Amino acid sequence: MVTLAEVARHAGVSASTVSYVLSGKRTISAQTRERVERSIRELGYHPNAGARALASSRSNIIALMMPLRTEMYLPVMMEIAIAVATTAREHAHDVLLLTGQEGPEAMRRVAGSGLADAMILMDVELEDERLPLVRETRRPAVLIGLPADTGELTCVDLDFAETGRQCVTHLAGLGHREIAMVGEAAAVYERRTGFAERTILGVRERAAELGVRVLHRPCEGTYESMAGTLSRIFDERPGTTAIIVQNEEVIGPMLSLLRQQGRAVPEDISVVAVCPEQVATQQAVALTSVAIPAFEMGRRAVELVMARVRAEATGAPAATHTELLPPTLTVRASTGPAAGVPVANAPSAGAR
Amino acid sequence: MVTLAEVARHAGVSASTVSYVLSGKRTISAQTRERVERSIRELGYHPNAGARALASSRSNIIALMMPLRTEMYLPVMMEIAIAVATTAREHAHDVLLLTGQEGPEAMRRVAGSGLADAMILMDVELEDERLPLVRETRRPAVLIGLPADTGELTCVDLDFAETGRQCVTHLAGLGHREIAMVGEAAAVYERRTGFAERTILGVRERAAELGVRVLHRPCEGTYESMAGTLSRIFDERPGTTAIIVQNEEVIGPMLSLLRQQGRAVPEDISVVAVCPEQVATQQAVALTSVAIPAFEMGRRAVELVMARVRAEATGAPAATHTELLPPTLTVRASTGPAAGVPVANAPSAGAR
DNA sequence: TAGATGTATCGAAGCGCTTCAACGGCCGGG
DNA sequence: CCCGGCCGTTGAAGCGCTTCGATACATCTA
Repeated sequence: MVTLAEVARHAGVSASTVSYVLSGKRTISAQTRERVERSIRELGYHPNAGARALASSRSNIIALMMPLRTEMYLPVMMEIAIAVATTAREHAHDVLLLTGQEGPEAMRRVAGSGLADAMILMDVELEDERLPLVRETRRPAVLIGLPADTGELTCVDLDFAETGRQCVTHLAGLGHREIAMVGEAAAVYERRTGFAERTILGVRERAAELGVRVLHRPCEGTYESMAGTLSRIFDERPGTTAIIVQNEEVIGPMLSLLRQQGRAVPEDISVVAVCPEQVATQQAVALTSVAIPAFEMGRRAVELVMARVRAEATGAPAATHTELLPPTLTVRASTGPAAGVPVANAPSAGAR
Repeated sequence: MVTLAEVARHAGVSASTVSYVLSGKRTISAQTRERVERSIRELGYHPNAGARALASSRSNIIALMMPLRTEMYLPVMMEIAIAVATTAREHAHDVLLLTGQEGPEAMRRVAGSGLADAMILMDVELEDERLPLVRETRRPAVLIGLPADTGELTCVDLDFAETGRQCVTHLAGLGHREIAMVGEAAAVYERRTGFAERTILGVRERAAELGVRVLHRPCEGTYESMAGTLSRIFDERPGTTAIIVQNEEVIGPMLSLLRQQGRAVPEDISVVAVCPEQVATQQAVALTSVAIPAFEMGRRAVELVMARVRAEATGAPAATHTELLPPTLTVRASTGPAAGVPVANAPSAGAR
């Protein structure tokens, strides 16, 4: 393995000069720089990560802590992970993948050993057991998801409350007065994962403002569960004319069931989904939806955490804050005027 | 940050003794060991990763290189990644997440810098551009997927050829003589990803042996594509009585479409899927399927790569080899006797 | 022209750990 | 009773890099 010393010898300069060429922390004459860079290329030199970490006490690694829950929708997690890894590389950092398996103890280990300079936590619950550790280890950290108390923390998430509001606004604008919401699995609510709660909160809030009735039902990720949920909804509220879904896994089954029951979308039932763009567009009926900007969330998390790492290095007072990405509702083919509403409320028009 | 030296002072021993307690590479009296361990606990000591890597030239990190292709089925990738991370921890290693973004150059960087001790490559193509680098950097590496030439390489994968054979055997046993295979997106075949090719090879081979006709059609991941594929299949081969699907994304749409067309599963059409267990069981009709053992693949990859790391440390001659996991076909509700075949071939019986 | 300033480079001191050679004490065998 | 061997422990030498003065020289100012 080529070392910095060998590069220095080859270029006829001292080791420190090579180091400064690499880091750019001191001015180096163009001539010397070029000579060193050529030597680096010719010898195929790669700085040793361990030595660098030891000397600089910076590992250039960001830890990404994933949940291990099976109820979470894996594609979104995956997309966030890919976004994190990709964006991290743009900041000359690598990503260490931590699973929930090891428990919160993993955070102590990684922070304590200096393995990672910073952490990004996914799937944060309202009362997350990792929060005390985040506050305790004074390393830069960013949460993807919103805990109950965001004091001293930096968080990124989609604005799910606003997402819920927009869904209701859109449907109410089309004349719907009885809306059902098919939510995540019951376990998600029990665990008090913020996003699910915030969505239904937003839905209820706007529904109250606009005089719309809402029925909320959680739903597991199976076909049977969806079938049961659907029949219960129409049993309890036969007048339901629109459904908001926030459970990617059962969107397909739901559309399939509605068709079987002879309920046309959007003529008899309007459907708004909260799901990744890809899921919305790949259904039999293109769904009006609010996209989950997974990539953007991962990217922003890295940018925020890198800002904090930089701030820490310069001793600046890293401001903590919460960043809620604004949701965007895209109208597609699955929503239309409520059955029995005068045609004046044209489907193409926006909110009333 | 607590250092080893501080632990040594606190325990009243030398630094090397603490190190040996940690590594177990020399005999330490029970008494001393306990004293040291208590100090470690009391001080909350975590060995510094960089220093350790520098001194031992082992980082205890495995790099996991993911593809960046959107056509790949993300949940499977994700499950493999989780399996890798989990298993790696059991071997006291961490996982570095590399995306295809950076290109094969990432391998050189990671190997050259000593950031990772070993690599696991996912989504390997038949003629993968990363293969030369794997052979060149003499670091332990394991591929998930099978390239055309496995010389000098260690690979893990499901035995897709056998998977294809088993699907045909099962269907032929039920009396089916005209089978259609709905495959992955055309791009997957163009890229020459091994698993898709090997499956259809296995299908064709067994079909030829058993005198079954096979029609193979790739299919994109959308509802429309599935609709088109299905109608083309029944146009060209109206006598088709069974379908093998190897494209997780469109399984839902396919079942939905079949129902719409009035084709009952399994009475009119039998369906065998090659997909994760979860996908097979969550459909409206539980699918007879060959599971994709994603977790097992990730786990085996780590075990093989760790064996090679250990072998390298002891100077043993690490044998390279290919490990094909045996597929298992699970009969569920989606396959039955071919229409028009005497009842003697009961659906519950295995292959004839 | 002496002194002040600035620029480009170098030398050396670590960073925290692993590991090797060496050492002292204890044992049993001759 | 002495010696060889073993066990448990230690000191010291790095691992390859960063970074802090210090140095040497060129440039500017009064």
